[in-house]
Amino acid sequence: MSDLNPIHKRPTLAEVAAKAGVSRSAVSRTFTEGASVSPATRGKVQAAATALGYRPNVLARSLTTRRTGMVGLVANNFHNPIYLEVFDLFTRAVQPLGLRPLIVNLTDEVDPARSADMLQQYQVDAVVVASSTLPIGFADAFANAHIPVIHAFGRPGSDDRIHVVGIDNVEAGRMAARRLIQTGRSQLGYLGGPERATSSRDRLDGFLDVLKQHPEIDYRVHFAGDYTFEAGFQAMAGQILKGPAQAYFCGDDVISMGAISALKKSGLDVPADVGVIGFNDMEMAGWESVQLSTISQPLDQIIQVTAQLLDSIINQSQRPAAQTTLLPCKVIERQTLPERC
Amino acid sequence: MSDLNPIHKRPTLAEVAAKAGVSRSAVSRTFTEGASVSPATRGKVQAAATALGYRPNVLARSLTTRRTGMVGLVANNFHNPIYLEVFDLFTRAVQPLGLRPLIVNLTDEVDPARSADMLQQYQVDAVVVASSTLPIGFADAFANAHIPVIHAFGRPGSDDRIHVVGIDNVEAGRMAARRLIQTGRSQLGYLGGPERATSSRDRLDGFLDVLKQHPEIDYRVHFAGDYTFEAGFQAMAGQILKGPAQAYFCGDDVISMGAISALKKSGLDVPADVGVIGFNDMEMAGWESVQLSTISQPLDQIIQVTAQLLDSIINQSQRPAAQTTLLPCKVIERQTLPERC
DNA sequence: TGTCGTTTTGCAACCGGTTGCAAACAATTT
DNA sequence: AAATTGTTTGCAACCGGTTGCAAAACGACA
Repeated sequence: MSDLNPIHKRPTLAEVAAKAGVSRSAVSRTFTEGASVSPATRGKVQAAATALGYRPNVLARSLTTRRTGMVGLVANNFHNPIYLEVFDLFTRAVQPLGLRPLIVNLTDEVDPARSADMLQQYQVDAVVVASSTLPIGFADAFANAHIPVIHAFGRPGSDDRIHVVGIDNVEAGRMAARRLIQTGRSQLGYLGGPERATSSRDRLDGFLDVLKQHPEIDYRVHFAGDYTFEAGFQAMAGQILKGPAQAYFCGDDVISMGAISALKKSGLDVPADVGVIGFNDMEMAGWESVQLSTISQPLDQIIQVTAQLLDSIINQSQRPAAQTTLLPCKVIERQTLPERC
Repeated sequence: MSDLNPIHKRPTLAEVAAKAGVSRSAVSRTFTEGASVSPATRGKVQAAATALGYRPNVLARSLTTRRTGMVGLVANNFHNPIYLEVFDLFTRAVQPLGLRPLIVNLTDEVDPARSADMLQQYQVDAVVVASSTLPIGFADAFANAHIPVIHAFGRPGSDDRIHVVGIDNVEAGRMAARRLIQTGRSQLGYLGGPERATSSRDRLDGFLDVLKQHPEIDYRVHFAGDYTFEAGFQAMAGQILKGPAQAYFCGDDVISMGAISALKKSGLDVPADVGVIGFNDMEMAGWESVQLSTISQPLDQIIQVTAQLLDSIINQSQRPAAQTTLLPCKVIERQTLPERC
């Protein structure tokens, strides 16, 4: 049983055919949905196949069908717990469709061409870019390589070859601003993620959009360098030093956690002294000891739409035109913001 | 540019050969490490290849080389942030080796045969089971399908076909017990993960091993149903109701967080009233507002060893005999345990 | 029983590569 | 210049499947 043989050889279609006493085509056909095989031969083939423990080689098949069933899942932020939820939802959404996610970590990668190369070599049927911080050059490179691209959590309209499914970050920024104004406080702050992230900038646009209509309210803007606890902590520490605003919209829950930590550390109460609203509604935000008020993205819907889109891209011979789906966010009230008044 | 053509056809080796005016073998050889090609033809081929934008089709190649370069990464716990670190480290460790992780989410899967099937169809060169809660039946099924298996975070010795790389959970349990005893407290508690997880049971064994030598110390044992915050919270709530012990070893950092949250909620101070030591040293444990004392697994080493093992499994024609590597843990002192005394 | 329309079947070519082998070529040696 | 050795090259078969096409088998009907 525990043979250390070089490499184990699986039974092939030809062997099954021989055993069943039929042609190779017959075997192929019994394993292809909707092909023409009589019940009799199908029976013989199936018997032989199970006897031999035969499984069709999907990769060999892909050679002629030109479809591998593999999709690239590219990401570059592995420090934000939200991505674990994304991975979970995504894998569970695509597995039933017969698709296999090939995961690509672009954390250290700077050359779009190289990653496009890799995906190309593996003949992925499509690629999902799950990131709002990856330079658009990457998605472009994939599109140039004629790989269908879905940019999840992306910004719409950048390229008509790239499908986008995500949220309206500008509207989310407005939403946050409105909620902050409802606290009745007069000094607000925006503490964004990295400045290069389109999500950060778009949310700021929405935020400012609303604040421009409220000249009585003072505000300030600052970008944390990164979507991390540490960056949030540092950024808020800086704010505290120059006298903090009375309520902040943070670009991300993890940043919020860092910010709150800094506030508490310097003896300020949340939300009595400073209110905080985060973004993402990651699992931890709901923990008893955290209770972070935040704005939730409809993660599962985003993934559902992405999966459906993948399905139609892969199963239509004609590729659908690039489409954009933006889903609505909502405010989740917990304990880090004062009541509405 | 933005053509919606059915499916884009990439240039093939034959076309490159035609353009370069050489045989198909010549082209194949220029793209195979260490094959015999003269500098002259190599030059011609490379010119033609770049002119056409040719990339070899790795999957077609795998047909003859019997090596796909794909490895299955199977996991079933997507609620524990530690796995995000695992994914990050793993993908970054194997990418430079030319390996591609195919991620398999077994959260809802109960049938080992079905997942083995899937991996088999995709001809993965090996599979890494990254979980201590996945029933051993799965790893067995993979081994039965003649796929080399590395069980990361697994328990040694269960099967001589399965490589194991992880930690000595029994020793970790001893380590925790010793540290808890050093607090000088006389009522200790073990708050494990799910009872079915081998890691939980092994740590308990070590824990009891030490406590048996200290009859003066009282202890209790309880299993949280899951490696989640909620489970930790509930479990500790139960403890509080019947009067909690003075210091706990929790099976996981997330459980610890839940437990601490429950303690604080009911007005108990950590560590003054109840001390807590966790397990894993996940990123969050070091956050300013958390400062969880815990036991760290050498995650990066585990992944490094796994990657090396993969490399040797895949690149030797003779498969190495199953080997077990157990790496040492260490106690990370922070704020949730009283000082040693 | 013969004819005709439908299914079912096998042949053979193809998908995009690799590789053993022998022929062609080049570089040395005698 | 011929013989020997080593390197490059192309042919052709193969990896494990799919599929268009024509022949074979089947069933219904006259």
